[in-house]
Order: sequence, then C-alpha cells, then structure tokens
Amino acid sequence: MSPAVSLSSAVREAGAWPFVEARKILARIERTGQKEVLFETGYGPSGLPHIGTFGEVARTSMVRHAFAVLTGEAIKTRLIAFSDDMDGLRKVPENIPNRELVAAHLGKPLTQIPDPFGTHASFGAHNNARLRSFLDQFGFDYEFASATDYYKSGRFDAALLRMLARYDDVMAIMLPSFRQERAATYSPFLPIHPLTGIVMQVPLEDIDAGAGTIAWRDPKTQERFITPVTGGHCKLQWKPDWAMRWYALGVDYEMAGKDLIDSVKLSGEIVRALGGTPPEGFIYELFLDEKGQKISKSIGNGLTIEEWLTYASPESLSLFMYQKPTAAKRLFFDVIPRTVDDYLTFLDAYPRQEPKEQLGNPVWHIHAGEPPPPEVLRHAGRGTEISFGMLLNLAAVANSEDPQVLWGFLRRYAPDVSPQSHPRLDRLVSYAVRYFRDFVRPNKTYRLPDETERAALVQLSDMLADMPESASPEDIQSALYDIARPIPRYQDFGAKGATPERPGVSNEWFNMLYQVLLGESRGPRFGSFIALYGIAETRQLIADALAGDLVRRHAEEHAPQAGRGRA
RNA sequence: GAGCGCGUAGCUCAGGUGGUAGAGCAUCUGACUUUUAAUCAGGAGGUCAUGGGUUCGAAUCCCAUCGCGCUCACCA
Repeated sequence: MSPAVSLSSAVREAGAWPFVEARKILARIERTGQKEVLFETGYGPSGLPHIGTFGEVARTSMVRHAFAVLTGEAIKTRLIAFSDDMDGLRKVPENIPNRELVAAHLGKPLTQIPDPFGTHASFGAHNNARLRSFLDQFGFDYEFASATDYYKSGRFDAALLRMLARYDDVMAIMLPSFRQERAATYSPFLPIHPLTGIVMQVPLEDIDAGAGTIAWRDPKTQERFITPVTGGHCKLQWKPDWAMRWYALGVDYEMAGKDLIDSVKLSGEIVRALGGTPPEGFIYELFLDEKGQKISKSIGNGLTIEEWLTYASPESLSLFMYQKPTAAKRLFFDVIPRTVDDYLTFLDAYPRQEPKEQLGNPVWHIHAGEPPPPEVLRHAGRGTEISFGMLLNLAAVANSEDPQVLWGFLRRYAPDVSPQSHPRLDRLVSYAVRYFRDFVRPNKTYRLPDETERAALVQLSDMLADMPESASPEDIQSALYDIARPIPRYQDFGAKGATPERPGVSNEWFNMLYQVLLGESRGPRFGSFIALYGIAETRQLIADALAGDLVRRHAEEHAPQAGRGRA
C-alpha cells in the first residue's frame, strides 16, 4: 500500500472534528454533483473584529483545509467573508470620534453614513477595512463581500424576487417566532426610504410579486411609497437576509454560535421555502469569562484578542479555538500559559507521530498540514523544549522583565542558543516577561526583614562589595554560606558533613532571601542569581529591602488594581 | 417556555470511531547537605454525578433523573 493510499484512508476515517465536518460537506456534494464548495463567515453591523471573529474564521479555515485534503484538492473551495454593511445603524457606538456626526445619520445603512474617523468613504467602508486588515494580519485566505455591493449590483435580485413570490411561506415561518405585538408589524422586507435614506421597519400594505414591489407608508408623514425589492432599494430582515444569501450564493457551509440556533433553524426553513438547501452547519459553544458569563463586547468582560496576542502567539489562540468547539470554555488570562504549553507539546510530538496520528494533532489543523519543527535546546546531549511555564518561573525568580536576563539563564543551560538561532523561543520569552509583568509580579509578597535578618543582609552586602563583578556563581554561593554559618538562626547541625565547629546552613537562610529580596517563597540558586543579576544590582536590591522600598513600591504599584493587569 | 453545554484525583482539566483511569499543580516519602526548585527516584489519592439499557466489555454509545451554567424568545 502506497503512503498516499494509506494517508487517504486515514483521512477518510480521521476523527478530528474538522474532518467530521469535511465529510458532511463531502456527502452533500456527492448528492448534488457540484464541483465547487463555498464556505461563509458573516459579520454584523456593529462591526469591529474581535476574538470570536478570529475563532470563527480560524475554525472554518480548518474545516476547509480538512475538506481539501479529504478530496485531494479535486473540489475547488472558496471562503467568503460577508459584511452586513447595509444594515441600518441602530445606535451610535461609544468608542468612536465625532459621535454627533454619526448621530445625524442614525437608521441609515452603514455605507451611507460618513466615516467618523475621516479615513474612508463611509462608516461601513471603514469597518470593512478594519475587518480586512484584521483577517489579513493572520494570513487567512478569504474573499471579502459587501452586502451593499451585492444588493446594489443586482446579484441578489433573482433571490429577492423569489422571496417576494414566496412571501406567504416566509411569513408563515417567521410569525410563530414572535409575540403578538411584533408579529403584527413584521416584514421581511425593509425598504430604504427614498427621501431620508433610512432603513424602514414598517408593516407592508401590499406586495406585488409580479412587479417586484412592496407598498408601505411612512409612519410620520403617512405618505405611501411603492418600492422595488431589487437593486438595493430594499434590504431584508436578519433571518430572511441570511436565508436569501445562502440561497443566492449557494453557501455550502457556515458555522454559528449557540446563541444563533433559532436563527439557523428559521433561516434554513426559509431557504427550503425558496426551493434551496440550507448549508451544512456547525454550532459552537460560546466563550465565557472567569465568572462563567457570556463574553460581550458591550460589557467588556472576558479577554480581547489584543490581550491574548500581548501574552501569547496567534498559533496558541488557534489551538484554543481548535479544542472542543462544542464545549463552553472560560476565556480568561489564566488559560493562556496552559494553552501555550499545550501548543508546544503538540508541536513537539508531531514529528514523532504516525501520519494517522498527525491528522488528529491540533498543530496539523492550525498550520494547514505543515507545522514547523519544534525549537529545542541541546543540553547534555539531549533536546529539551522550553515551556512557557518554565519561562514564567524564570522571570518570577529573576524578578525581571528584561528578556536578556532570561536569555542569560537559557544560555547557561545551553550555551549555543540565541534569539537568532531560536526566533520563536525569543518571542516566547517576550510573551513570558509581559505575562510576568502583568500577572505574576503583582502577586508577589515582599516582607520586611527583622533585626537578625537586617544584620545578615548588611553583612552580605558588605561581602559582595569586596567581590569582583566577575565573581563566579560558585564563589558567591560559598560566600553566602559563610555569611549564614555563624548566625544561630540559620545553623543546621543535622546537615550531612556538619560538625559542631562547622555547622551546616539551613534552607531558612535562602528562604529569607527569597521572601525579602524577591517577594517569592522560593527561588533560584542564589549564587547563580547574583552572578547573573549583577553584584552591584544585588547590593542595590539589598539596600532597597533594608530601606523598606521593595515593600512600599510593590504596594504602590499593585495594590489599587490587583488582578487585571493591563499596563 | 424552547434549546445547548458541563459534571473524571484536593484544584485546573485531558481522555476521535467502546478494550485494565491520565497530566499539570498541590501533597507525601526518599536521594543530594559548600546543597536547592531549570535535579532525580518513588508513593498516596477517583463507585468517572445517579439509575437503567446496548455489549463479551461503557468515563466513552442510548434513555431517564439530579445538580451547575449558559443561550434564545427586541435587534443582529
């Protein structure tokens, strides 16, 4: 059996969810005989890209890639990113300049509202540009589509006329989902007011399927209008809009969050009423914040994509999106280190896996079948991958947000490594020091030394003053022991090799140094720490500790807003 | 009212298509005492929420129950 054949059988049986989805699409096209498959992701008018946007496109791309491999690339695939930029603006966003400018155009399609940022032809065009640059920064492969363009160009006309012809069927599907008062005024067609340009939510007085028009009345002036449903003179309400788009474009696959289950169902029924077939679907669970609440842009809870990318790579975020899309997951700062290390573990395992296992490895899906080789450090003849957790630990004990200090530790372990030879590790170091700065250091607890400890620290500082800046870690370590040995509190007569004349030194000595100087309950080999951190710097650290500055500064910097460390 | 998810070690969670319960942290023991936590070795800890069903065999599939949580029912 050739590798290609065994791989294809593995692909047909692969249990990873993108393959399960891909097989759904394969079964669909085997029924229809079509030679092209269209994936869609959609974006609402409130418009700005967020972490869920990333998740939806990343997941859809994973399915798309699995499908391409499953079919041996014999079937062309496209991913369309559809922007609802013709929706009427319902309220002025809080986070924009020139709010009064926008307020004057409330109710109009986004593409008919001036750009409050002054950089694009319209507010809608501005948001579209933001969306596209967002998607582009991750290298997603997609085609952008504007609802305004599609409506105005006539690409939707045939489907719009068909919906008008099936008006009664559409209403029969929609009306039961409303309460009585809403049902009385509902219309799937929203005419654009020919005088004001506003997207009108008004009851229809008449429809003329033959002429392709609807009749309605301006509620303020009572003037009656007859408007064609075609040519961008009219748009559709949300659920019929979605259905019409599926029907008009022939969308084969679109995923949606759990909050849209009812919409998917109703839109699917409408597609059938039009005589089409709804796309294959996938419902993913929502993300929750640390308290289990739905993440909402308006509330501002949870984690933004900017925050994730401050502390970890896009690949690690892809992993988060890959894992268990149907289970609700907390999306908060503390999941980042774990996700990063999971990603590194999967990357590390990939080269050792059989092809069949590789198809189930998330990095295969994250990197479109071609994950990069892991970066390992060579030490004592074997390779080790440095984890994010390890780097956080190093940053914590070194109490440093300087990447160079961490690299110092790394080079001591594997002398030949550098940011140049290990660029991804270098980025990992940068992420780690930021995470340390914002989440680890605020949780340090420094304490003041008592009299005995003060005396010992003064002696330590004096001792260091006599040592050359180039002193070896071993020499410093020996000197540390000699400082503590005569101090009764730190003597340990039970230590191996200890004699009554020459007692051992207990760990209490080092624990005190960690607590007073580093704000940690444990720490690095202290002689090594001083050699790396610098003798003069360590003496300054001791001076600060004796003056109470470490305790005071830490309290000033971190006490008021503990927890959420956005710098 | 409708729908969805979750329940596995003290904690946080992994555990495609059924085949003797796993990791990290925490904890305990031991090794090493001019020594360490970027070390090594080992241990303990779970009726996999509960009750049924299918099966030679169920954490896994099916049904029911309990508990927790979320979403939708105005708009998108």
